Amino acid sequence: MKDQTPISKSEQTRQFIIEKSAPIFNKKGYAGTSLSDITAATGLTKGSIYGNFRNKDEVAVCAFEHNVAFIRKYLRGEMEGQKRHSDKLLVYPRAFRRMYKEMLSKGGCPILNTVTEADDTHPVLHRLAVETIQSWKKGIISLVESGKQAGSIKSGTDAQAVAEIMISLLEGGTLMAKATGEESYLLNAIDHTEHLIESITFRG
Amino acid sequence: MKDQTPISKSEQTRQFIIEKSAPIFNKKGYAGTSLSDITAATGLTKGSIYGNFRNKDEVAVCAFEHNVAFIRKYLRGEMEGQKRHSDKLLVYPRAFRRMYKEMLSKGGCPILNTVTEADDTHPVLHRLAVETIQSWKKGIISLVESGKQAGSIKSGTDAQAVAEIMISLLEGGTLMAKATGEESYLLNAIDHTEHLIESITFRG
DNA sequence: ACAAAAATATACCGACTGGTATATTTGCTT
DNA sequence: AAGCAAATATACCAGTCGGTATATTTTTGT
Repeated sequence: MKDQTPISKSEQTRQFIIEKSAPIFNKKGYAGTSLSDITAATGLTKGSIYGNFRNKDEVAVCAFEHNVAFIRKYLRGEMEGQKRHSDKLLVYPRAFRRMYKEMLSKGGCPILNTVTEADDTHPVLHRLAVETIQSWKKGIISLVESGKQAGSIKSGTDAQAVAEIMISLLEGGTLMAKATGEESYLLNAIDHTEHLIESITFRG
Repeated sequence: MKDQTPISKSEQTRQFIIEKSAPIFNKKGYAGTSLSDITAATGLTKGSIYGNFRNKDEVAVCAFEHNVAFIRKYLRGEMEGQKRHSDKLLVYPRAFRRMYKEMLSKGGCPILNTVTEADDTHPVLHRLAVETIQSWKKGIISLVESGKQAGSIKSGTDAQAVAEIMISLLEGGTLMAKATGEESYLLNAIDHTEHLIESITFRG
């Protein structure tokens, strides 16, 4: 009979706090988001926040994980629908093309935002964001390597270089688009990423 | 006999304050840099800072311009030494290759850092950083267009796309290298930028 | 060397920060 | 409906923030 109640009240408001504060942390950064920002967004008071979280750090970490989990889930779903390794690779730029409007309106890429701010100020968040990047990179590399084994990707391809260029390009494009307000930065970066992937695939 | 003294005392300490606080603003951001950070770095007191600057904003703006002027000067010098438009374009990635170590040790690219932080928090700095990016982009575009006129760059080239991809790639690579501590992100981005430039040039 | 002026230091202000101890309210179980 | 526990609100703390008015020191012109 354990865990019969699906969601306890506290777990519910905990999730509520995370959902409401996540976009704020993404827009204003960790240091830039104050407790009063959180209380204003949730309608709750400081006592309630600290009743559900140890401190501001914990809220920030949960908010970041919340933001990333959303993207991760989407990518995984799209990736499963593809069979060829090159098509799996193409999921990344295409995901950016589909989500960039929503992403920019929510304050931009959370990985990007977190990794830029939390350099010295917040080591825990920084490490978390870096791990997310490295996991993304490893995903691309193993995709390229598998493609080489399967013969769908050219054997001479430098997997690490491809991965790092893709990430730099997509994240750089997102950054510039958000900063300047010109979507074309990201759209051109996406197009170029797709060309890059095509240039390393064997056409059947 | 006016202006016989080359540098007034105040102008001297003004410059001193800018030089000392510029790397701090670049590392910790505008909001993250406090007056006490500035007084600690300069050895001066708050009264002295406010005797030479109206407020923290003015120090930050001067510090940013100081950081950018350094890079701009370097690029202009290198560019003058090249005659072919494609070689002028190659100055950008090569400048990154020469300066990235020093740049990363000083907290990363100031344009990048400023544009990421000062999104909502500090509109003046943000506008300044965006203008710097747009000026950079215009420089690349006019270089490509001139190259097309002169016949050294392929006529079908989309100048704006090339400019935006170059900027996204180089800035994205800088960002990722700083964030993860792996230089290869930037080095691969630089290599790829050079290949991109080569791919749009006519070989004689 | 002296006086005027410029530059720097001292001491303080109100506002806001993250955090906590305690009071109050809410919801669940019997 | 009562009582108990969980959840939320209130009121406060010390510290720091940017900024300022004033006192003191240093530089400058004669």
